Amino acid sequence: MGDSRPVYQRIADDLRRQIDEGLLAVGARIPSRSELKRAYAASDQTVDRAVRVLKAAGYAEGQFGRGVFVTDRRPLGNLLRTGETVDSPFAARIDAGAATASLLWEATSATTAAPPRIAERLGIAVGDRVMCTQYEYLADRRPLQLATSWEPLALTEGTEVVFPERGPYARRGVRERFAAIGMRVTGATELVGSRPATTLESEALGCSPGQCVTVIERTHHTADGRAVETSDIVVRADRWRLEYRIAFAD
Amino acid sequence: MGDSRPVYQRIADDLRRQIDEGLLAVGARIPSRSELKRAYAASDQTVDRAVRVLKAAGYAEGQFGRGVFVTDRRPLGNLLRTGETVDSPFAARIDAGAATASLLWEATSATTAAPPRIAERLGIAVGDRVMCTQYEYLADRRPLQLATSWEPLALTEGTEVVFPERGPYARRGVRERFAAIGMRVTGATELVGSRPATTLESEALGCSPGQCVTVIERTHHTADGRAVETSDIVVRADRWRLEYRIAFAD
DNA sequence: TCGAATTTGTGCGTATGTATC
DNA sequence: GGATACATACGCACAAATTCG
Repeated sequence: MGDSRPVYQRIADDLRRQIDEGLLAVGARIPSRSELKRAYAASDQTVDRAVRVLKAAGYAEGQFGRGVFVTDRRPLGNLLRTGETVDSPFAARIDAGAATASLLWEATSATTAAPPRIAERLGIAVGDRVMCTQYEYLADRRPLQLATSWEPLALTEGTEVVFPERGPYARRGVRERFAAIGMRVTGATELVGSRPATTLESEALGCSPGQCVTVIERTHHTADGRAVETSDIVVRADRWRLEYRIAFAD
Repeated sequence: MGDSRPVYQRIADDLRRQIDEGLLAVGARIPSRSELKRAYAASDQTVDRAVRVLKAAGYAEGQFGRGVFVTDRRPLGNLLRTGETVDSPFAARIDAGAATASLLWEATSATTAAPPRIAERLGIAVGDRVMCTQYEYLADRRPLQLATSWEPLALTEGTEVVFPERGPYARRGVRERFAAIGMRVTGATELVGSRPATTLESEALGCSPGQCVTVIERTHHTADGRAVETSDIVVRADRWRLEYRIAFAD
């Protein structure tokens, strides 16, 4: 019995195994706290902590007064990130069965001074004026992704594309908008990471705080490597995946 | 004071803010439990839970008997995933300052029956025999990424490339190995998601259980879209990011 | 070298509020 | 109204590791 794992960890692993093996099916109720207490001869706090681990891992969701239920963890769909789709207003085409029904987004823009990290990504000086736009994307009325975009005002000020969500080129995507002022955007670089959601993000995305989110730092650039736009994109990791297609040169 | 957040959440948010604003610098010790108890007039469990939230978010790390310290969350580097690098033994070139010094990996192979999801990804029947290879990659002696790869034995059995890590084409990457048996691998699709690490993964990667990991489902295919290899790749999300470069067709 | 104080990590028992059935 | 269940919170306790006198 050389099991040095803490009790809560053992209970959590055990429950997770039962879910993985289908012993606890999707939608099934996990034994209640009092049941788990008896089954594992552990205290209230300890079994609760075990269940918290499961919930944090996205394996289960609690419902007030009813119970804790095994989550449907099948991805809802993929966000296709290729040359044709990545710069579109929605930042990606959605490859999913049902969710393609209704796609909405809102945006608000404001000019601001470039913070250090953004300045670095855009290759401008800290404090230079930028147009900062907040996006909120909905798929089937449910929040899907958040995005914050920055564009140097040095490039767009005085033109009709200065506001991404207004004017004749509203909602047309980065490539079209910059083409309208004579700049050819030839590519983008995406840095993909992940981390637990902040409190704000979890509220906006409708998931529990601490849930895993996938984060993309996307930077659009011209042929000479100059950045024209950069954005932080946040999506729920439990239901959406990013799809990249890599072609071999040869 | 209309703050409906639970106490532990408020404390965690407050500490996180202090870290973000630099009030608590990287490497600094977070106030101890007894100090936090007094400062926030909360109980033992509650402040501990707040600190657990911080640790789960990668903001801090506990050291037995010493204290809890603010983590250095700067990414160590990027894993470059383009046509030239993505199929290499290391699954990607590493773009980082120091870590390029020593790169090692180990692998063990075994034949097995294809489980449902893998069969689907490879376009074969459930139970068909596959070569399953487990990889462990180290950068600077520290675990960097885990990978599990599956290849249909129907393609490679009887050839000299049947074992990815043995024979004349050992450690040459998917493209070269399949080229050696007359198959041209023309591209790969990567599905990127993220989730908390399992207990096993956290041990192998040297991070705390529940830490966020980025997961790639990579599938190599030929020109006609037939899959020849698929793998699950797991990397620590706190220190490594994936870098994708997207070119616009024009 | 020993021992006391501190600190993390874990665990137990209990209590309260609130939502559901 | 009562039973059940989740979510949060308090007080206490102990083992293990570190620090310091």
